[in-house]
Amino acid sequence: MEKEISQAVIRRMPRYYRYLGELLDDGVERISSNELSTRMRVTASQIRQDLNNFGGFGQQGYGYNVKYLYDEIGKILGMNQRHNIIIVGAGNLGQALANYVKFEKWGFVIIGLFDVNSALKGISVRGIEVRMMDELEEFLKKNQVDIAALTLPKEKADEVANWLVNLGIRAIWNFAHLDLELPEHVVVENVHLSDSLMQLSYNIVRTEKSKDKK
Amino acid sequence: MEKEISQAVIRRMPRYYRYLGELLDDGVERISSNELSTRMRVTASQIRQDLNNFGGFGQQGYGYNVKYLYDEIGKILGMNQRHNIIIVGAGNLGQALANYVKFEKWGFVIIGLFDVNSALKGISVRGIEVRMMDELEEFLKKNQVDIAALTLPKEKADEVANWLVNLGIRAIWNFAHLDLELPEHVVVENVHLSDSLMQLSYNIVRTEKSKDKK
DNA sequence: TAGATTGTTAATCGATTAACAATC
DNA sequence: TAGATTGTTAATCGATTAACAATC
Repeated sequence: MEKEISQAVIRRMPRYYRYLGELLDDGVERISSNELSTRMRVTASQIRQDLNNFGGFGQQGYGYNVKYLYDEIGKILGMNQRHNIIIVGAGNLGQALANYVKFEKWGFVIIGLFDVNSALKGISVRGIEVRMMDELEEFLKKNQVDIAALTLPKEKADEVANWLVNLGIRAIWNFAHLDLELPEHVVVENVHLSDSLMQLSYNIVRTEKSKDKK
Repeated sequence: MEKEISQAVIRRMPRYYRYLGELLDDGVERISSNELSTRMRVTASQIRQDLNNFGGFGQQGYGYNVKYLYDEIGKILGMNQRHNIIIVGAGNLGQALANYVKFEKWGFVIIGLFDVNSALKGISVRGIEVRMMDELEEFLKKNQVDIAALTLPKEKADEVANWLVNLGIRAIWNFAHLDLELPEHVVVENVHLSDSLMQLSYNIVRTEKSKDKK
C-alpha cells in the first residue's frame, strides 16, 4: 500500500524546486543537504527526510546532483506535463492571472477566460478573448481543461464550482473567499488573500505589543 | 513571560473569523464548539484549544456568543484598526489588488500605488494615481504606511524590499517569487501563487496515479 | 437542580530533529 | 583507503484529540 505523504511535506516541495532552479541558473552542479539547509534555513535532516518520501535522489559522499534533483522534483510536482487552465471570472484578479506569463514556463497554459458580465464580451487579455459563461459547456467539450481558476465573488462561487464539476472539471484553484463544498474526488487549492492579509495584520499587532513590553 | 502562539493556530484564526461572520449575517446568536466543528469540519476540541490561547470567550452550558466571539477574534487579528497599504509594482497584479474594494471592509486601505515604469505615470486605479518610485521616500514621510505590498518581478523585489525597510516599513506582503532577506523585526507574509499552483498540480498527479492503481 | 458545554489536563498522534550505520 | 554525506532508524518535540472536572 502507498504511504500517504503529508501536506506539510508537499507544501515544502515547490520551495525546494525554486531553490534548485536558482542553483541550476547559477551553474551549481552538486549540493549537499547541509549546504542547501544553510541557504534555505531549514535543517539538513528535514531536507533528507522530505526527499526520501519520494525516493533516494542523492549519493553518499557526493550529495545531490542539482540538475537531476531539480528534474525529479519537477516530475513529482507534475511540471513535466502541460496543464490547461480556464479562468472563470474575468474581473481584475482573473485578468491579472491571465496576464501572468510566468506560469507558462511551468506548463500551465491559460486557454480560456469566462465571465457573466456582457460588458466584458469581446475584450481580449494577452490574446485570450473573454467568453460568456453560456459558451463554457461547449468549450469544455472541445478542449481539454485540467484546472479551473475561480476568480469570482463568493456569492456565485459555490454554484459555479458545482456546475463545473458536473461538466467534468477535476481540479479547482479557488480565489473566492469561501470553502467550496465539492465531492471528494475534486482537488481544490485555495488562495485566500484576505486570510493572508489577516495573518500579516496579526503579526503586526503582535510585534507592536511585544515592543510595548520592553 | 508571554507564551508564543504557534503559526498553525494563527493560520486558522481568519477562518474562524470568516465562519463567525457568516453566522452573524445569518442572525445566529450563539453557537457551541460542537456545532461549529461540524460546520467547519474540524474537531470541537481544536476549536476550544485554539480559542483558549487567547482567552476564555465562552460560557459553560451556553457556548459562545457569536457577536462577542466575532469581535474578539477581530481584535486579535487587528481588524479593529486601520492599516494603510501601499502597493509597489503597478502591473496587473498590483492593479488587481488596488481594485479589490473588499479589503477596505477589514480596515485595509490602499493609499498609494508605485512603479518604475514611466508609461504608467499618471494613470489611476480606482482613484489611486500611479506614482513613480522616486516620489516614494517623500510619500512615506507625509503618510503613515503600515504595509507595503510587493507586486514586482523577483529580480527587483529584494532590493526594493530592503530599501523600503530602510525607509521605515515594518510589514511586507510579498507576492514576488522569492524569499526576502530582511531584518528580524520586519514582518513578512508571502503569497507565492506559483507554489500554490504546483501544490494543486501535485495533487492532480497524485489523484491520477491512485486511479491507475484501482 | 439537571443538563449542557466550556476550559483545561492528560493521552495520543504526527512531524521534526538527532544520530549513525551504510556506502559512494 | 579515508572522508564525506546519504538514507534511515531512533529520540524528541509539538500539535491534535480525548476526557472530564468545573461551572453556567
